[in-house]
Amino acid sequence: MPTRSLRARRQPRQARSRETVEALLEAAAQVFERHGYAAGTTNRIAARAGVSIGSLYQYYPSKDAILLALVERHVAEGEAALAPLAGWLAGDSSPGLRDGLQALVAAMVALHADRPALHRVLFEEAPRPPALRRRLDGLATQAADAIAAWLRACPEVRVADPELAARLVVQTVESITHTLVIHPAADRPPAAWTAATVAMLAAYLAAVPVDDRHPAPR
Amino acid sequence: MPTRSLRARRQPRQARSRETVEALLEAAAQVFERHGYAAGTTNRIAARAGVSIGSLYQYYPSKDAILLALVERHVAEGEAALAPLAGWLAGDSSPGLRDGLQALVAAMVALHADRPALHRVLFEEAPRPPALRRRLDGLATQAADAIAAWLRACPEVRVADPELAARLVVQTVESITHTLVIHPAADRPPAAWTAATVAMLAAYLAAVPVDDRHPAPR
DNA sequence: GCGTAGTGTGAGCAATAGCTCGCGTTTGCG
DNA sequence: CGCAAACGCGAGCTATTGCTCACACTACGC
Repeated sequence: MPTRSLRARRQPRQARSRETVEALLEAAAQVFERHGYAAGTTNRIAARAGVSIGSLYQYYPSKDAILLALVERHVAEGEAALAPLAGWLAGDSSPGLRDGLQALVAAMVALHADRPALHRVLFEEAPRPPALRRRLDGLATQAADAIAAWLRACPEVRVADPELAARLVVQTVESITHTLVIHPAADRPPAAWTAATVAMLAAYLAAVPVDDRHPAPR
Repeated sequence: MPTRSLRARRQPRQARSRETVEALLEAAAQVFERHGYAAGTTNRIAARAGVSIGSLYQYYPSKDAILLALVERHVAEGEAALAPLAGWLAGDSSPGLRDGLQALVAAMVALHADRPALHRVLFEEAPRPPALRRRLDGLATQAADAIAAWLRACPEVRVADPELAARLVVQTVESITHTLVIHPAADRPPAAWTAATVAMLAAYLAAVPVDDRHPAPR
C-alpha cells in the first residue's frame, strides 16, 4: 500500500461530473457504513454510485483519499454545528453551568447520532494519516480553549485548573457520546445518560477543591 | 473471507509445540502492534515467530483466531488484575469513595498502559465477532454490578440511581483511560489526569441530586 | 529398532484487492 | 457543424493475502 497522493486527480468542471463526485462520496459513506473499511472496496463504492471504477479514480486518486474526503466533510459539519454554541458560550449573555453543559452534550450527541457506524469506521477502524491526526487534535484543543474561557467566566465554577478541566470535559463528552451512540446501552434511555453526564460534569466543575474544603456541611 | 472456525485446529501436546504456540502469540502481538490489523499478515507473524507459515495454521485455523486468542489473553489478565479490587470493594472493610475510585482508575490505567498500540488494534481497529462482543459486554455489566453494590453500601454516595451511576463510572473510566493511554496528552502529566478523573467521579457521586437540593450552603 | 502420532516445512494456489489505460461518448463553444 | 476537452467506461494487470497440502523430521511407547 504505497503512499499515494491524497489530493484529487482531476477537478470536476461540468455539472455532470460534479454529480458523479457527489454520488461517489455518498456511496462511499454508505459502503463504509455497511461493510467497514477493509470490505469497503473501491469497486463496491463505484458500483453503489452507479459509476464505473475508472470514473472513481478520475476524481479520487486512492481509496484513502475517499476516506479523507469523508472525514473532511464530517469535520466541516461538526464545525458548523458547534459554531453557534461557541458563540453562545463566549457571548455577553454567557449561559450558566448546567445550561451550557446541557447544550454541549446535546450538540455532541446530535453530531454523532447521525451515522454512528460510519463514524466508527472513520475514526476508529480506518488508518489515520498523521496530517488528519494533527487536524483533529487542533480541533479538540480549540474546543478546549473555548470551554476553558467560558469556565473562567462562569461564577459557579470552582475548579483549580480550568484548562485541565476543559480538556477533561471535552474528553469525557467526546468519549461518552461516542460510545453511547456506537454501542447504545439498552437498559436506560439515552436521555438518562445525557442527564447523568451533565450532572457529573456540573458536580465536578462546581465542587470545591478537596484541599481547601471546609468540614462537610450538615 | 469465509467464516472459519475460531477454535484451535490441533492441541499442542509436547513442550516443543507449546513453545511454538507461545512464540506465535507473542509474535502476533508484536506484529499487530507495529503494523496494525490489516498489515499484520499471517506470513509476517510466522516469520517474526521464527516458524513456518504451515506451523502457524497447525494451531490457529485463521488469522482471526490469533486475534481472538490475543483478546482472550488480555481479558484474562484484566480479570486477574481487577479481582482483588472487586474483593476489596465488596469486603467488610469497604473503602471510602475517593479511595475506591482512585484504586479503580489506577487499576484501569495500569491495565491499558501495558501495550496501548496493541490494545487499540484489538479493541478498535479489528473486526469484533459477536461472540466476543457479548463476552465484553458481560464483563462490563459484571463490573458495573460490583460497583453499584459498593455505591449502595457507601454512605457518602447520594446519587438517585446507583445502577446508572455505576455504568456511567465504568464507561467514563474506560473511555478516559483508553484515550488517555492511546493518545497521551502532552500538556499535563498523566497523574493530573487521573486525579481530575477521580475528582470528577467523586464530586458526581457525592453530590446531592439537583431535585432535592437545599439553597446552596454558602 | 520400529511404528505412530506429533511437529515442522514452504512452494504455491485461489481469491481478491487497488488501480491503469486505451478507447468510446458527451459537452461546451467558435 | 466541428473539434478539443471533459467525462465515462470496464476488461484486466499487478500485487498481495489468507491459507493448503504433500512431504520430511522428531519424540516416545513398545
